[in-house]
Amino acid sequence: MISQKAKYALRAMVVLARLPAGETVLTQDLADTAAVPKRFLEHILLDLKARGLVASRRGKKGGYALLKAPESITFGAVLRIIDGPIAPLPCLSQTAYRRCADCPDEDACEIRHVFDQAYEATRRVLDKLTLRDAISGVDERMPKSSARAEIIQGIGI
Amino acid sequence: MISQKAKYALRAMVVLARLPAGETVLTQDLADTAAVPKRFLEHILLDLKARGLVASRRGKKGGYALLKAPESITFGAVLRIIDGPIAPLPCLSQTAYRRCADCPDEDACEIRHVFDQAYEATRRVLDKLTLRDAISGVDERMPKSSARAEIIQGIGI
DNA sequence: CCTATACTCGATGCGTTTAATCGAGTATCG
DNA sequence: CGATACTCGATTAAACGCATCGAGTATAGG
Repeated sequence: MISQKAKYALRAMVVLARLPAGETVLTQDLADTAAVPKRFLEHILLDLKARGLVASRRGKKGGYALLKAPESITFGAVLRIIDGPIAPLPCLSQTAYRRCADCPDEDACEIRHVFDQAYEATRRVLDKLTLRDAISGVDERMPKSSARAEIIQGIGI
Repeated sequence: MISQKAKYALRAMVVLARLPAGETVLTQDLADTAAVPKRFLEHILLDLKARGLVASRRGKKGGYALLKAPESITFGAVLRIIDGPIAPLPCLSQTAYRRCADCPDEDACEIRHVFDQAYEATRRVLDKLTLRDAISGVDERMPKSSARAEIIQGIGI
C-alpha cells in the first residue's frame, strides 16, 4: 500500500498538471481542490520542490506550479520522493540499494529472484505512466506541453 | 517494501519446500536454517498454519511441514497472510476492498487507474510464481509433488 | 517602505505498526 | 510420567505515519 501522503502528493500533482499555462495555484486552493490538509500539503510541496518537480512563488499572487511538463513526470518519480524506494526489497532498489543484512548470496536468493520479476513488472508501469497519461482522456482541453515553458518563465526560476 | 516478517515467512517456506517427503522440521532448526528469531518464527508459523499452508505436530519428533504442494503455494498467498493486501490502494484490493474515504468517484480517479495497471502487473507475477518456481533450478534433487501427500499423511491431518 | 499575504521549516504530539521477547500452558512420544 | 516442543496471549521498545503549530521570511502592491 502506498502511504496517504503519497496519495495526497499525486492528487495535488494531478491538479497542478491540469492547471492552465502560466498560472499558479495557492497552497490553500490546492489543498481544497485536492482534498489535502493544508499544513500537511505544505510539507509535501516542499519535498516536491526540493526535487525539482514544482516551483513556488511567495507573497501575494504566489503559489505553486509544475516545473516540468506533465508528460515528463512519472508516477514512479513522485512516489519515490514521497514514499522512498518502490522496490519490494532493499537489495533490488536502483535508487537506494541496500544489502539484506542476513543474506549471504544475493544471486542465490530465491526470494530476491521472484521479487525481481515482480518489481520489473511494476516499474514498467510506474516509470512509464505520467501525469499526462493520468489526465488525458478525462479532460482533453488542457494546456499542451509547449505552453509549459511559459509557466517556468513566468515564475522566474 | 515487504516487511521483515514476510521475508522471514518466505525464507521459512522455501526451507519447508526443500524438505524431503515425510519429514518435519523443528521450529528451532527451521529458525537456524532460515535465519529467523525462533520466538518470532513461532508466530509466523501459527499464522501460516491457521491459513492452511503448513501443519505441525507437537512433542518429541514434532515440527512443521508444508500442507500443500510447493507448486500450489504462490508467493502472493504467503505475502497476503503475513503483510495483508498486496494492492497499492485499498480500493484495488480483491481480498480486502475498502473505499478511499475522500474519493467521490472511483471510476474517475486517475490515481486509481494508474495503480490498477501497476497492480495487475504485480499480480501476474506474485500470484503465478510458487515455492516450486523458487527452488527449481537451484537444487534439482528435491521431493517431487507426488511425494507431498505422504507428508500430509505422515503428519496425521 | 510597509503591510498583508503566503511560502518556509523545524518542533512536537500521538496513535499504530513492526519486530521482537517472555512465560505459562498443553499436547505427544517414548 | 517426564522431557520435548508446539501454543498463544501479554508486553515492549523503537520506528513510522499523519498530521498540527508557531515563528520566520520573501514578495507584491499600495
